[in-house]
Amino acid sequence: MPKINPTINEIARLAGVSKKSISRVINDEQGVSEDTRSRIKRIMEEVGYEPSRRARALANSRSFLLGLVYNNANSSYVLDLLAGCQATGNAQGYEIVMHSISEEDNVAQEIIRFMRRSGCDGLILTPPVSESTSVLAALLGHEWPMVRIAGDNADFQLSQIKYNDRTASLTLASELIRLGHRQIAFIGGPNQAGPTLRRLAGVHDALALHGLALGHQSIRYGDFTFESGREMAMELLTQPNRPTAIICANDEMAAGSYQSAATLGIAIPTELSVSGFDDSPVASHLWPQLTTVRQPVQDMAAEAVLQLINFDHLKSNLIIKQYEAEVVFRNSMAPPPEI
Amino acid sequence: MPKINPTINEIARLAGVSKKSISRVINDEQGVSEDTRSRIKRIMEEVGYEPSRRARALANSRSFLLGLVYNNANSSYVLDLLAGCQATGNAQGYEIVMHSISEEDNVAQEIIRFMRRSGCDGLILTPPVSESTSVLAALLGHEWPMVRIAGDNADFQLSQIKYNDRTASLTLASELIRLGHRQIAFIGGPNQAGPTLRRLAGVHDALALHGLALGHQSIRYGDFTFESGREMAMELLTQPNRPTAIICANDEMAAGSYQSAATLGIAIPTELSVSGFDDSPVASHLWPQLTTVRQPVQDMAAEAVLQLINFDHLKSNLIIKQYEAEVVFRNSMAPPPEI
DNA sequence: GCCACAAACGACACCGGTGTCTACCATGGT
DNA sequence: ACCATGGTAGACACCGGTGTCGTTTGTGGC
Repeated sequence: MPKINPTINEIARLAGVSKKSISRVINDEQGVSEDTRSRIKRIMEEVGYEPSRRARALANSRSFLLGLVYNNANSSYVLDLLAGCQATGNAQGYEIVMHSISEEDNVAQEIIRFMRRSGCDGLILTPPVSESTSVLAALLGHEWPMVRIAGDNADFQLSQIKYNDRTASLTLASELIRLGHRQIAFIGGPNQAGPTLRRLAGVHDALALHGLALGHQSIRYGDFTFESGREMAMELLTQPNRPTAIICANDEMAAGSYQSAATLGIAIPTELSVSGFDDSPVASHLWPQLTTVRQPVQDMAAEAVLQLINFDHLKSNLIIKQYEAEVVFRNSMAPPPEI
Repeated sequence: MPKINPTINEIARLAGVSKKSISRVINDEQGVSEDTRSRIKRIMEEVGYEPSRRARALANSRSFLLGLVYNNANSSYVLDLLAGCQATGNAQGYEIVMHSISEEDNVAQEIIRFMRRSGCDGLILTPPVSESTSVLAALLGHEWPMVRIAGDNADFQLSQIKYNDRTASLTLASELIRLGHRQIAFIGGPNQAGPTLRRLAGVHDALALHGLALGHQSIRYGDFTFESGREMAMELLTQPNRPTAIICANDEMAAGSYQSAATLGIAIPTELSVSGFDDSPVASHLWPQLTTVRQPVQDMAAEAVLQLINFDHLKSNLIIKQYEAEVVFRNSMAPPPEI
């Protein structure tokens, strides 16, 4: 029984009013008496009427669609973002259209094509695209509202929703120092990218507070993958003066470090402390469970959606909002072995 | 420079023809001479014209949106599905709207609301919703085309795109038997759910071929989470006659089993063989890397999209397509210890 | 009793495309 | 010279809502 959704005309006929009145009820506009309004509402209820999103989209010049683009390998992070967007968006009548970036180069072009084709009302950029200066530059000045999650470059007149990973990193490193570590290493992502720079800066901050420093032989750059973490940890741990602690810029690379440590027969946490970033599921699945940093992903996503929905084309909409991150202490950190 | 996209009327004016002719060019319909057609195309190119998706949606009574509903904790699986849908969908002018199911009960209601509100042209159901008889029953007979990925219930007049996990399970168990294992255990998901039944059946098949059987004390049911895998493995491994191999119905639970084994000081694979299902990232991150089953997720997603796009409301569209799964042998299986 | 005024509601055009029908023209066969 | 034919193109209604403006009705003040 292909039950067809009635149209506004049907309802108008049933209620014996003009379709404009129905429209007024749908949009909670004034200009309809309480009597008529409740009668119309009852009828809409009875026949299970839902206004056509297509027609509203055309008439309003809005699609009630929000685009979420991503090219992040951390799938749980992406889905967390989506969940946050969805919860907030749906409540306001919006749906979320996902787009994963497939092309290596021409990312901006691909995003522009996506936005034109999908007709989304707004765009949410997520890391690492949101950190890319070239992509941001190419995207700026287009017709749609845009917001970036993370993305540290203040040069752009573009809202950002970020969290304080530098401070989180500082907390992490301070704790290691407190435990007695002096040989601390760092494995970052690509060495020019924002998150890596900020998280490394946090480590530097902590060390500086104690008059310590991070030699360049203690810094390695991977690409946020498990494999790169494994490799970089292998390099660090086979050095003559091997570190007693490794701070990784994400959980995947921390997992890679675990594997290198296992290969080399180095026990965690007694012989090596490790920490990650993101609190992805893998952090709880490692053994021992990984100390990591949890960012308020869903809150940030919700904020992004609200900014887009309330975007005002006439005003400047530059809003920068920073959230605090939470360090989740688990079992991967301990005092260094006695010398 | 908020560059406004021109409308079909603009183009018609510029080309000195009626808008219907533009429409014909857009849709590659006949009825326009080659001359005019190329002239119009050139003009569209010049001004960067993109037909309004909103208007086409209204006129066609199609939104060119496809809904993908999920409530699966395996985020990489979900995003793989999305990637497959997106690649195929985009090529045909469709976009994918994701919806994660939030309510525990009333899943069907939530999906119906989502479909009505989003106005998607079709719906792709993924496991575990696609396996739920009650949800399927409530969803049947609605106005939109629908396809399920996995979902074993043949009672429904509803297309399914599945893969042969029973055979994969048989392969896995046979290999364990070949290696010499006689004490094989199985950790499934919820004990009534399709995937669990099929994968368990595959194990039974393999054992039966060798005149062996699986005692009920060797079967445990978790809920596909890491934690449940850990618990169930702990139960199995602390039995007096503990198994030398555990076949898990997904990778997460296999990871949980790894953790229990580590806790109990049982070495993998020398003292215990483990296998999983799904080939999720965690499978490669475990140490030793996990033998598991890879399903052709992207192909299945692509097939689902094609079925929806080519759906014909007049014909029966019952198509059942089964893919073969690939067993990925890694390092988590070995002969059992000498007795 | 008259006018001013606000509230309630409808008529109608419009958003930007598509489906249907008709008009026009060139061509070819007889 | 005539008509049938097919290819090209435009007019117009329509999809299902919303914006604008005009009309009707009821109310209050004087």
